[in-house]
Amino acid sequence: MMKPVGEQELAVLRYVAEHGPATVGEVAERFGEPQGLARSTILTVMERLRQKGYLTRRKVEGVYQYASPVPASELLRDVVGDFVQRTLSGSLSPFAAYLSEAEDVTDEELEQLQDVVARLRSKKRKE
Amino acid sequence: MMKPVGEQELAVLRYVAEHGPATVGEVAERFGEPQGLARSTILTVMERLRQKGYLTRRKVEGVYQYASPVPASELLRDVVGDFVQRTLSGSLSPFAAYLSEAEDVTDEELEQLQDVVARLRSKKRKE
DNA sequence: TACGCGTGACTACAGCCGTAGTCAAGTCGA
DNA sequence: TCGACTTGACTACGGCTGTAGTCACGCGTA
Repeated sequence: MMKPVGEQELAVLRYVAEHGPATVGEVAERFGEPQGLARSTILTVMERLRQKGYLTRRKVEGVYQYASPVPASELLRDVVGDFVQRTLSGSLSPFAAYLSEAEDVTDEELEQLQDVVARLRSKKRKE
Repeated sequence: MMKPVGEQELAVLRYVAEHGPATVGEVAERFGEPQGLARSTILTVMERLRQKGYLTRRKVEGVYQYASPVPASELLRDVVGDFVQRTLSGSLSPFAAYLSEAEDVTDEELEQLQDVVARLRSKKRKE
């Protein structure tokens, strides 16, 4: 199980995970400011993420560089897993229901899904 | 966009959506008690859900019957949609990544997914 | 050297959510 | 009729999250 992460927290975490190690100043400027968030807000959020173990930091030439120990893709995968478990109680049907109504599935996503399903099927057959 | 619903709240909402109209007493007894939740807790949660518009109630022979205006399947579909939008910013890739690692996909779910993907594909081709 | 600026630690506060106690009113049976 | 039980409204409180102000410190430059 993951320690729960708020929505905003996740947004920040994603930003850091995707945009390499970064200082609070950088995140505040590039991610926070465009959304009208104060620097101290970003700092608070990043520190909370660090408390929860989602970010590490290392002092480099006087200032802290924050980084995510896991790559963004893995992070999001885990977030999805967590959602499926705790919110959907492990059931994938609601997701299928959602998909069948989804409007904006890109070609690429569709292909990914198709691949995954195909792979799951072949794995299944082997069992 | 959906008004946000907490985890416990959703669990209760699901219960009501799945087990027809029910009174607070019934939900407390059949859903709350097994989990050690006090009746007043269930009441509070159900009333909050009502404030948010996720439950309706109607007085029947002295007591209120609560019901979900939308069926459970639809509800969960919306929950997924909301999650995909706000948490994944609309991207389905993390879901695909999760799926490809998922351990416990049942045959039925797999089939649902396959159907959906197939349907999306044929729809796509037509466009 | 004194001031401005970036940085980090701390404090704060409101809203939402999980959880529950309590109280008043109604109901039903002894 | 009186007490037991059910029901519903209200109140409460702690934790988490979103958001931010403030303060002290160090560094570089005028």
